[in-house]
Amino acid sequence: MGKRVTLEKQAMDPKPEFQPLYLQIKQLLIQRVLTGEWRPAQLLPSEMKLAEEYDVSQGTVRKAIEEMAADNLVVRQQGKGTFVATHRSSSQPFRFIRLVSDQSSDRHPTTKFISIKTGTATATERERLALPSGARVLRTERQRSFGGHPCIIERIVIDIGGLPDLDAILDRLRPGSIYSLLEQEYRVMIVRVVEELRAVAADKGDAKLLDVPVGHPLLEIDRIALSLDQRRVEWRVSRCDSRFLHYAVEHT
Amino acid sequence: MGKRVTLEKQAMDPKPEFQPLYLQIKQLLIQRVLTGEWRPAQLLPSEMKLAEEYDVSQGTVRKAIEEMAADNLVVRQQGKGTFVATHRSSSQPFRFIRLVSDQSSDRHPTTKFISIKTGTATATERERLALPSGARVLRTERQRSFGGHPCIIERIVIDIGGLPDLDAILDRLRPGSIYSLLEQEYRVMIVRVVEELRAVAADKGDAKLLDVPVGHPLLEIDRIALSLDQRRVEWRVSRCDSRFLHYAVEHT
DNA sequence: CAGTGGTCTAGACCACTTA
DNA sequence: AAGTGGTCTAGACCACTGA
Repeated sequence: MGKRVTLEKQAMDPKPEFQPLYLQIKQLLIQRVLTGEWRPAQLLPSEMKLAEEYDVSQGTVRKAIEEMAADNLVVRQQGKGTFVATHRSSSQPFRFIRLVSDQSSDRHPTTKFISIKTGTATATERERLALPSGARVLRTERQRSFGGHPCIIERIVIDIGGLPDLDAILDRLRPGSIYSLLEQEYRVMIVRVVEELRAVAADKGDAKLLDVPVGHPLLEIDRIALSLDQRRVEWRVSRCDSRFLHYAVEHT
Repeated sequence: MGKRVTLEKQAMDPKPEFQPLYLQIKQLLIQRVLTGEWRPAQLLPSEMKLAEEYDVSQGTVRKAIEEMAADNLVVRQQGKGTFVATHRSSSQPFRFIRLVSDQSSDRHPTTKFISIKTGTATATERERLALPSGARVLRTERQRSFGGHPCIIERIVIDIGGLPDLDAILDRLRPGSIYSLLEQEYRVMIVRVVEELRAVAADKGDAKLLDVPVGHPLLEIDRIALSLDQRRVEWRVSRCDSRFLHYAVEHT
């Protein structure tokens, strides 16, 4: 107890940048997730304990944690406690999965790996992932199918600058588990993805892998995935034969 | 004062469906928007006044209003008050606009109306808008351009069941203003849109209007717009030549 | 200056989980 | 029964707006 962090409270400089106490607390709590003190799925101290520790009221801690919950950073469960969010089984298990089959029967696509290898980032890759020249990346290509019908090709590039033990990565890549793997093995939490969608014509490679004629309209999804510390971790381009699937969004 | 609505507070039935006070207040406040007592852009009574009126504490009213603000239903402004949200100039002015030009220079597309007419809903339209047979709809087709280059065709169907004064609608339809018009003239607030995206091949009609060859890949956006009372108000299908524009989304 | 929403506190009690 | 998050209250003070 008595960590006695120097909080501004409502004193000090009168104007410059007013930062409410609860936001300061929130930042401190996020730090403890970033440093790995609290890992995904781990139980946080109770509101009361945190309030004592930071010498603020329970209500202030509550507001900080409520914002973190709204950011999908923690999950609160009445009677149990507050847990650091995990990519799977968080609030919405399909948070970053927007491609769904037109038949609601087959929920999840199957995945077949076409290639996995590491290399030096190209100019384009460096630009998309904000990497320095000479950076190493992992590239993988996957073919995904709904109901046995191949309909998605994914080309994924991952910044492996900070990730050691590549053999483990290559060995453990499993369908749909990339974000979970990053989270569990490397403590990299993906909290945000930015996507751009376009319609493009299938080239020869697409045509072969998706069993469509060259020129067939494909839905292209260009995604950048960002980690909790705002690093661009993954660049993924998916090309989809959207005759039997679609990309679903809801805006409020 | 003293409206004395019968709130459950924490009494009555012990279990059935526990509904916190602030959620009951929220529903009552939403009702007052739905009935038109509080219209878009209008100033709500202060938290203190509402607290007196419903005989609860200010904190409870605050929590109700905070949720409404999170739902984009009202906008709060420190020092000024709480206002019913309007479609334009609410929190994010481009809430439902996801199509952006690749050149960040030209922000907004220009719009050219191709046709506007009313008619009886087809089977498909009835299905998409959940309408009874014989329902009347307004159909309009628009061509939108970025930088003088036509790149979007929109086919819009609007349920005009509850909307009188059709001449006014036909007369006042202006680019990008449909949701504002519905809000200002008919008190229909669009609060949510559900979209499905696919890639399709341009047919002859598309090809002519977009100046592309038949078979050219187009991004198709199929949208249903829902009003505050959950009615399906609009069905819109947009077909886009996405060579110079894209659909941008961000998921958190 | 008064009035608004925004923050912070302290304390009481409720709903839920676990042991 | 103890411990957690969830609700509700009451009161104080802060930041911002507009007359």
